[in-house]
Amino acid sequence: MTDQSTYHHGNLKEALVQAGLDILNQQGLADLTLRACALRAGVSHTAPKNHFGNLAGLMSAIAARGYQRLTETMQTGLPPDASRADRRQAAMGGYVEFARQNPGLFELMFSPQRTNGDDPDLLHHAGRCFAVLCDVSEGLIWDKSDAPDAALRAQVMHWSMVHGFAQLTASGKLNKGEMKHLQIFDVFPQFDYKS
Amino acid sequence: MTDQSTYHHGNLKEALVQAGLDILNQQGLADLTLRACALRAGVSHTAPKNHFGNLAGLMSAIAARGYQRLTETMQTGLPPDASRADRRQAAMGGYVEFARQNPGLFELMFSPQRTNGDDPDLLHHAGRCFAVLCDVSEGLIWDKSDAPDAALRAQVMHWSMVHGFAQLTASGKLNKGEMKHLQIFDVFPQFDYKS
DNA sequence: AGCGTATATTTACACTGTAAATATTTTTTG
DNA sequence: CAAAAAATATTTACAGTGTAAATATACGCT
Repeated sequence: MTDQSTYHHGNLKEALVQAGLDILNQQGLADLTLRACALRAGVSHTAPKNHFGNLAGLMSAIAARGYQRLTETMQTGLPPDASRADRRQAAMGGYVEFARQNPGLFELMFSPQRTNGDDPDLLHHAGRCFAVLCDVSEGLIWDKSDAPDAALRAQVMHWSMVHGFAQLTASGKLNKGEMKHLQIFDVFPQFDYKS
Repeated sequence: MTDQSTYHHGNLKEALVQAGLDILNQQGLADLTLRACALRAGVSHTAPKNHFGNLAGLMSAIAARGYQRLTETMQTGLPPDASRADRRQAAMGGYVEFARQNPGLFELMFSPQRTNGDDPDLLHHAGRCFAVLCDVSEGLIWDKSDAPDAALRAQVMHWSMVHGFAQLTASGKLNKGEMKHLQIFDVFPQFDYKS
């Protein structure tokens, strides 16, 4: 059904998301418009409405795909039997590297303005992304208490840390002076672990 | 020179920034347009060009004012002789509360897409904001080493933490389940201090 | 007073997202 | 298999946006 000569595109939903990702890569967030995506997918500028409703719907789908890719990036380059510490290093490094290399997409993913915060697909993939960080933060000793929600607090702390560093880096706030050369592992060394 | 009957506005630069802040408060980031700011300030939609060049210039000025207010928010409600620990608590709490109460402005402030990252005023006020966080992080023991850049790394860690939590909160990523009720002080308890 | 400059307006234009009406294809149904 | 129904895409129209150019008005200075 991917015939090019048909009136119906056949796989327009996917093609539009892909077009959006390409535009983000090659041009930037400023050029990510509904019409530009449609043009790149070879359809009229009102065709996306059938699949995404409106601009925010398309943006949300692109952001959801972004979370999917971020999740993959956090898990690449790992031997199948990697330790949790190694997996955590990979996740943290991948998160920051993703933000650095995809600043437009990263900004879109965390822009409540442009996306629908209640989009089911977006929620799902963002949740899976967070789940990876939760997994690698298991056993982390953050505060020494054994309160029942200690694990949850460690997870939120871990995500906040990594995300904050990633966003400050990607948005250029840390590109001055000596801070420019700081890597995330310089700033966030190994944590203690529970025995 | 704030005469209303004059052809020249008299203080348009300030009026436009104020109009932008009002729009962000009362309507949201989606309605923050050049024309809307001009209308609210009572001038034609091309008047801002003389003072800010283009939309990005106006947005940068509004963002700069945002950093100014954020800095103030981090320092309010403090007795003149407050301890550094109290000042740090105030700064952290103020940062998060600011993001919660001004989500549109906060998103604008950290949006490289909409602002000019090299705007001198923006750089200055963002720097002053960061300086407050650096000040209250003084003496913080983050890693136990005494490497020469230990202080810098603690500062970057501290900003990343606070900013990450603030942005995840303001963007609704932490509004699910038990995380919803987490305050920043639950997640980031007191740090150790150097003797 | 007069001139240069700063500031503001008018007008025009290309681009954006959305809606309504229409056309085409696919799918369902009788 | 034919007809009806639904899904998908197009055309057209429109209000809104930022920007640029030409023009108008006020200010500041000598």
